[in-house]
Amino acid sequence: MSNEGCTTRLLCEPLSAARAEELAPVFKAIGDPVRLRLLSLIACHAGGEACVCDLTGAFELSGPTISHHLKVLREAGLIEGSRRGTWIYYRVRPEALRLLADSLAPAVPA
Amino acid sequence: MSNEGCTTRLLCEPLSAARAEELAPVFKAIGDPVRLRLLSLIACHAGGEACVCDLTGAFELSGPTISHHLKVLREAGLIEGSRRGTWIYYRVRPEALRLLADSLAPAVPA
DNA sequence: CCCACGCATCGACGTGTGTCAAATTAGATG
DNA sequence: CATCTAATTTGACACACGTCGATGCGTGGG
Repeated sequence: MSNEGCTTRLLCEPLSAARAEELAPVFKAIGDPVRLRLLSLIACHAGGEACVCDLTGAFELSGPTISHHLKVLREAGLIEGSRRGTWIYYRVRPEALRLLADSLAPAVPA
Repeated sequence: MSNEGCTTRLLCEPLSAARAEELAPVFKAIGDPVRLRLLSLIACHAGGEACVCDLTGAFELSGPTISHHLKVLREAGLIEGSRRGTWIYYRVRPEALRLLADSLAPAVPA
């Protein structure tokens, strides 16, 4: 069982082309300063969620641009949003973040 | 001391713009399937290092393209290379990888 | 019913990125 | 020095990406 979970661990065994194809886009999604901050802002916001109006103020960027970055994060599976009344609240998907952290974790699961 | 190391932890406190600007490029570097596999191949190769000729065979890509991706990884601080005779050997810089993993780690350092 | 507001989508623009072939550098070997 | 091999650099190309203004869509309030 020592190899359990190795297939997604970068340092454990060589990443297959297929794994790389699914993992890379997620890293790519957080490979932008604005999206990295968005993710952090959402994660750290009170209640674990933030509406778009809470986020746009933190950047000197237009609304459409923020919306675009949120879409990229959403399509990468890193966040999810739900509408409540006029506002749309986003929260982090912890599994996705954990998958990333695990893939970078040092070898030898246990 | 409970906040020690928080400034680079995504889930601990909101990432400053400055931190995001230095962290994002590194994630961006591994946000490509080829580079992700290259990093993994180097890390998992016998002796912890691999020469370029060990790597090119794993892809259906031209030499210059592999060389380009290695340069991106190198400039992101993720790998370093040294020449020994005709060959150039690359190895992973563990501190860089640990910095990434830490930034994704769950909140509360200790 | 209509308007105001929050947010997303669309279309366009300049810039960045992945890829290759061709040319170049650096070391080894004759 | 000539030459072969390993790897990088350069130049070119198509395509993807970040950004914005204009437009569209839901929702709640007069």
